[in-house]
Amino acid sequence: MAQDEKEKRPLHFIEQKIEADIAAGKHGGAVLTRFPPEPNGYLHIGHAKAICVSFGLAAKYGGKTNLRFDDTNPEKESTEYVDAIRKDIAWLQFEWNGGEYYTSDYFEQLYDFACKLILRGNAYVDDQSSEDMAAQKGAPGQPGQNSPFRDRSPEENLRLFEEMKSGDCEEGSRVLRAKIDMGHDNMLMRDPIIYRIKFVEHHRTGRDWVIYPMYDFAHGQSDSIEHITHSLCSLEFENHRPLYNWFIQTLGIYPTEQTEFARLNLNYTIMSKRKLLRLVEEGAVDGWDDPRMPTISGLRRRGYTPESIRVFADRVGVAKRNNVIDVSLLEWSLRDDLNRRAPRVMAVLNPIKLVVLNYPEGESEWLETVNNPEDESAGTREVPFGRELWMEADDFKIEVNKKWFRLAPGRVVRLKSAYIVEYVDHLTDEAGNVTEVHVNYIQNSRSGQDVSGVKAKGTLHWVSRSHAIDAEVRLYDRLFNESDPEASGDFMDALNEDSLQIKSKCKLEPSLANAQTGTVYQFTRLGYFTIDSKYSVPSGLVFNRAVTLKDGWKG
RNA sequence: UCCCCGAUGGUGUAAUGGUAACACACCGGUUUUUGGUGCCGUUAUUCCAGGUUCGAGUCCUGGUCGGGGAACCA
Repeated sequence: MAQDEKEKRPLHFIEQKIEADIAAGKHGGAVLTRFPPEPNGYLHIGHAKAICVSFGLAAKYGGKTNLRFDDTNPEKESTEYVDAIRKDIAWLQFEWNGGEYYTSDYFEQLYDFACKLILRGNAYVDDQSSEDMAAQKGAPGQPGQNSPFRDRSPEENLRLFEEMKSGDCEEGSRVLRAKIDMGHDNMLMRDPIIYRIKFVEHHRTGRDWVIYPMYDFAHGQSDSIEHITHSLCSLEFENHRPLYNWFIQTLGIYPTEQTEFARLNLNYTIMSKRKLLRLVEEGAVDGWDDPRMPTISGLRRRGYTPESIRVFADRVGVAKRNNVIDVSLLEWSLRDDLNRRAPRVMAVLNPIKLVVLNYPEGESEWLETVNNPEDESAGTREVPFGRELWMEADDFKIEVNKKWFRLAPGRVVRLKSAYIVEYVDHLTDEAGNVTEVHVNYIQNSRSGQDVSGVKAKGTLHWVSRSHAIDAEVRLYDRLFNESDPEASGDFMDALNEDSLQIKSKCKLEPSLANAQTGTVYQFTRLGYFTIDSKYSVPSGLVFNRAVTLKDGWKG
């Protein structure tokens, strides 16, 4: 069935291109894609889409995918990020079956490419300052000027480039530039810098190199070296494509091809590694994996499933138009997945005492309840019931109108999987807050064997007071108050001060003592929750709310 | 000022010259021992102007609007 749906679905523009390429026998019909993260930050939901596209397309067409770390700027990169990225991709259940590579693996080859360019008169060493070069670059609509070093001989350039490589030149004193056209309409074609000197230790090559290739000189050639057939990237690289092609053609190497598509944007969030880093560094969140972060690690800790993220990536589509996806689609993807799979349990987050006056003191009984009404195979379990229970403070109100289904003076409600109870009275503290509600239960209304004939409009969740276990529950709201956090200036000003609410004395049904990290539960009537992998310990359980249940009640 | 890309309901995505559809959101109804889920329904869409054509969201021309484009970042 899901298969049929896939068959029928129209092809997006990249699928159409791939199918045309295969039909034309291009690359012998092979499909090899790559995902090329720079290890300078954690992956976020936007990367998740890119991952789903590149890995998904290869899988769909019987091809493979390489994971390649684009590590040409040692100042910002580290193995911490490499490890986190590998973990996140694996968690999304994608396999880099084409292999794991690093652009730094190709430093030697890239250096040879550069020498080749020099020898052919297609590159030169420039001794100018970056200010001077910027001044000569011209502007959109106005051509630039040639560098005074542009016409050095290949021999001199090669000698100078070797000096750069051997560490004889100071940082910033020289660069290698491609010799293209200082009058080109595309600014990137105006003799772009392709190598710069950096006396910085690289996380993989150590101090072997003091010259490092720039992105444009590394990316396309790396694709070419690996024989990538379809190099997919985001729209921001459209302007780079002519350069990408220029290097490949000039060097006469494997003709890989770049295709751009629109990156994912989500409202009420920011999607830039640099800005997410700022949230981390300024302490606005509890690390890259804070459950409010749009990072893959944050979503994982929050309770998102890999399946829900993959479905989401599928739903947002692939096109060239800039987009802003509504976060509700992400939330829907999670609910849709979890509704079918999550075991139901009962938990009370804002507990008040509920006493069943006509239930025998000191007694209790275990009542059978289903684990998942959407999945019979999930089976049943027993929950303890007794005279003293915890109920949700929000489920009782003194003054109500006809739309109120829950407990109130004169009202009757069903306790989920247990009995129908009727209001008797309640206690309040000096401030007027309700502290305790008293009811009588209807004996022959027991769940599944109800012959009472009494009809209750509302159903409440509850937990037996003597069996309950305590836990901390963390409720999350959107990190930003603004749909576009950057619309009115600094996104830090748009932070939602109430994005984290910690409930410390929540009451859970006893089965949750064995809650497994990684399992997401539905707390009946409340939402989906999972053990916090960072702070939860057996003696002090901590749960995160992944997402609320959809609330159709407009009270 | 120049180059590149884009423009379809509130948000996304389809329709590949032939009845503008699907999802999310919204609103309403229904079922329900979760005010969840399910089911049914309502609202609402081709940027503008010309042209080609029997027929244009789709092709052509011009415009408008939006995004991207100057780093020894990727």
